[in-house]
Amino acid sequence: MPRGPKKIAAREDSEETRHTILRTAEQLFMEYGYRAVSTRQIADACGLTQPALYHYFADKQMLYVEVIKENTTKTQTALERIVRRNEGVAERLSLVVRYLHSTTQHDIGLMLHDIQHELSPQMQELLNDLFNTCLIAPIASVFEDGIRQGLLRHPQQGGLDAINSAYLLMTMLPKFIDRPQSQEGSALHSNRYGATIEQAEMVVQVLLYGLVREQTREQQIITLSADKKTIPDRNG
Amino acid sequence: MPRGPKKIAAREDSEETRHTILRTAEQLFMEYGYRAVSTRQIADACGLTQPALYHYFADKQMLYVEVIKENTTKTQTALERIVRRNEGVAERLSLVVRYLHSTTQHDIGLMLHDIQHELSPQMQELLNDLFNTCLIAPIASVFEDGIRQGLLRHPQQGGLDAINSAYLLMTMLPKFIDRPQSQEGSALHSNRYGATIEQAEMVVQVLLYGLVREQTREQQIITLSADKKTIPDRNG
DNA sequence: CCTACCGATCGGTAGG
DNA sequence: CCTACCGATCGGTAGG
Repeated sequence: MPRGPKKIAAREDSEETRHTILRTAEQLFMEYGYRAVSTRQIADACGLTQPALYHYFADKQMLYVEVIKENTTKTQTALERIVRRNEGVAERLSLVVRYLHSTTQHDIGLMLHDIQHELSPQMQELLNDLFNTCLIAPIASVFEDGIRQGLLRHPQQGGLDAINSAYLLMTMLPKFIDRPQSQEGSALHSNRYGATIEQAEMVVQVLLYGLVREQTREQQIITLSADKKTIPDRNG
Repeated sequence: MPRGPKKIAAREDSEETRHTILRTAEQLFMEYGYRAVSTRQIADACGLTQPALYHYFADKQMLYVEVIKENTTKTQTALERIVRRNEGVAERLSLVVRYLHSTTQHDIGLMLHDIQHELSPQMQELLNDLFNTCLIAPIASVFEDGIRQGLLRHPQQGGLDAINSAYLLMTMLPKFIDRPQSQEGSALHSNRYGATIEQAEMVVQVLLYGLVREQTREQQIITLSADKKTIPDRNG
């Protein structure tokens, strides 16, 4: 019959194992996707047998849900700290992008695809709400500031609303960094760490200021407006 | 022993069936991903048994490769027609975005993920090259025009090079349209067709001009430059 | 283009 | 936390 100390030791061991499973599952799910990662892969990577996972999580889906829950909650904390800073919109967006890029938050599109296609409707709704509350809302609040300050175009004057801006930022994030490369040897992750901050900065630059040179900007807007019939009042 | 007419009829039937399989597989692969679509699903949707597929394609991977080959080649034709038009950079990019949005080219990220993670190295290289040649290159040539004309910022002066710009355009494309919605009834695909062109236009607007209001743009660039130490010479 | 069937692997359970 | 095992499904083959 196990008593006090043994019980405590077992409990500590269990929580540590649970945490190991969560971290391992996060890495695998985020890289390969829900369906492509088997419960046996996760267990092997943790040094466990596959049935052992079911002591800690009800099933594969709930393990995935817990992974996303932990991830988004942790990210929310970091984002809200950045958002509350006493700095400009551009500076805070830069910090947001750098933070998101530094985490294993790699392919947001893969995560959203899994949520929409591989989970039960109840879990879909739960994780969608979590995604919107923990990730989109904090980022959108920065864009909201920008719109309120008159820095960003107002949605009713040809601008993009804060929530769509936040989505756009997240989708722009990892993609043109992780894009396929014509293989030139075995150095797959070669220039990934040097240019990282520069590329993160570029995302914010493009999102805020676009690709157009400053001098030609006004004339371009007029040109496109003739085709589009929007943004007519620049001094309204 | 079957003779002339019968043989011809069988051949026509075969090509039609092959085409049906390709179209069906494309829809399923592009929506759910390579791994999530079984060969039996594809066969069922075509009104065939699963082993019948293997008369037309060597295996599942080759079917996927043929789907991508057909898709990218068709898209290349359309893109190159747009690119050759006698119109401005912004107008041609608008046409590109509208075309890509109109096709089932939905989740480019899913496609790239499947190519990188689910196929053999040989097929990876083949499809990566195809992707770059058929999709990225034509779009990049428009950005190249913009840079050459002095319309877009030069890569060495804080701008983004043409190829990265093309990637960025493709990643911005479908995402903030297909984003998860808080379910409000069963009308899932509700406002998708009315606002389509407007949203496509918005992608080009943001990509070229960013989110910042015109009046405040110059001062913002100066603000960020102080933090970043780039784009110092606006009249260079 | 079908029926019948294969080995491998999947998520999950029984029982200790 | 393990061994042993389950039914279901996967991609693919044999043979006609």
